[in-house]
Amino acid sequence: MTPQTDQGALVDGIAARIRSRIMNGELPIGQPLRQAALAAEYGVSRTPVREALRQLQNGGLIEMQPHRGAVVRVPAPWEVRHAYEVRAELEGLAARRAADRITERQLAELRRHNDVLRAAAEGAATRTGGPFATTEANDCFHTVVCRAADNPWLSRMIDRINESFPRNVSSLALTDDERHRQLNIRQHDAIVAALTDRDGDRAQEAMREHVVSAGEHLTAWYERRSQTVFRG
Amino acid sequence: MTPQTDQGALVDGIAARIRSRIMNGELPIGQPLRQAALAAEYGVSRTPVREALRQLQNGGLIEMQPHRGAVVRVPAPWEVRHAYEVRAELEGLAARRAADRITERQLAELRRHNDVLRAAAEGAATRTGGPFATTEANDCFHTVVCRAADNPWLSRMIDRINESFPRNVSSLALTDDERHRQLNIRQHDAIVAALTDRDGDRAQEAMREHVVSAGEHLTAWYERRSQTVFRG
DNA sequence: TCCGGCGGAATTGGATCCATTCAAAAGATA
DNA sequence: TATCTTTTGAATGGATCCAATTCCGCCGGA
Repeated sequence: MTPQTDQGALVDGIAARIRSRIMNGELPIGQPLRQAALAAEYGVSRTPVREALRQLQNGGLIEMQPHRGAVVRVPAPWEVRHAYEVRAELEGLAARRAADRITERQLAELRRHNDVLRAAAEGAATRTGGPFATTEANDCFHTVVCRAADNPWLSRMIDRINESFPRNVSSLALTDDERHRQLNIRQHDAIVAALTDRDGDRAQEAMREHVVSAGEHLTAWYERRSQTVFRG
Repeated sequence: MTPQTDQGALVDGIAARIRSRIMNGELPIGQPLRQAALAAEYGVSRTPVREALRQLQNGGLIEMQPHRGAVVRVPAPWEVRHAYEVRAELEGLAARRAADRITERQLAELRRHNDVLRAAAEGAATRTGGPFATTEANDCFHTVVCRAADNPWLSRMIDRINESFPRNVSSLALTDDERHRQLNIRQHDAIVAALTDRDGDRAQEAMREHVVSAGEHLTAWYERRSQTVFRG
């Protein structure tokens, strides 16, 4: 697997792989991460693994204690609330900027992602991409808005927040409730409508409400599960 | 100094030191950073220096190219604009949250920092802390608001932005213009007034305007200097 | 039976070593 | 003399080695 020809920074590749495994839930929350095991698994030395872990720690995804190892971080419920409050503000800004900049092509893309969500919500039998299709479409929706906002710093900040919480729990929490799925779709429609009208204020407010409501839902989920799942 | 007794993570200490030197301008923009030189200077091996550099690269303060070394990053003017737009939104959120949570003690602290700025602006002869006093007071002002907002994620995000631009250029750009200093003080007063009235919306808007105007000023400064200073 | 000190195993963090790669200087040729 | 090629030097990235620290089980004593 591209022994060392992949240009520059084997560390980044390792970090991306570990991050991906945490996001997928393959490395569950609270799981201790052994440097030697990871190094052996990836066929590399411990040095890049250590650097990758430190990078992930900096990102807030894992927690490292000196001489005590690293574990996949367990987010506290109030942290989720705080992070989503920030995310709501940032994505609101993204939506406002996007209203002035988004192209027709991107608008069509948004509607397409929304249609995927709608289809997945209505008939579970016709889903083609499996249970990850909705998560994927959801991510793409927000990614498109971010890209349309055309502010790399903003995109990066939002990415940092998203990369701090394992995706599997988020998607699990946000898709297991039928009513919330419907609400999500309605909110997405409202955002698309505001963007179509080039109404920055409305788009911002709609996006903010959307993210805040998702954050509340996710926080509640974490509060419900925090006693049973973690440290069980 | 504290050979290895400083609890955990020699890397973080190295990163903090390098960051501090970049912030102070001791390591100017565009300066190449040699791992061996830094290691010798700090009396450590190259390993923690390398990890620290990667950490700083992740933070966006330096730029590393594979096998080509690291240099202190040269922010493009539009980057400053983008980053400050994000910062304006985040600090606006902080101000709104702070309006409901700030204590009388913290309000008094804000006024004190503002008085320092006023004194430095009026009589340059009476300044006691040297040219860094105004920068320090400015930072403290925003830090207090952030702390009052009581959202660690928000504080962290704002810190990340601040840590991405060398402080010396920022403060230089923001304090060399007398009119802008006066504007700054007026805006700070408006923020304090809104916070005193517990008016979240007004505080948010005042803070946003304040940061946006600082960002515009800083962007203009970068545009003016980008040809003369960098790569000179 | 329970508590506290002790020793070994395991794991992390830092130092050192070597291979790889880029860049500039030296040399050869048209 | 200018340009292309080669060579040499330096600097980075990864692997390996060693020290420091922590955890866990064991033994002795109250």
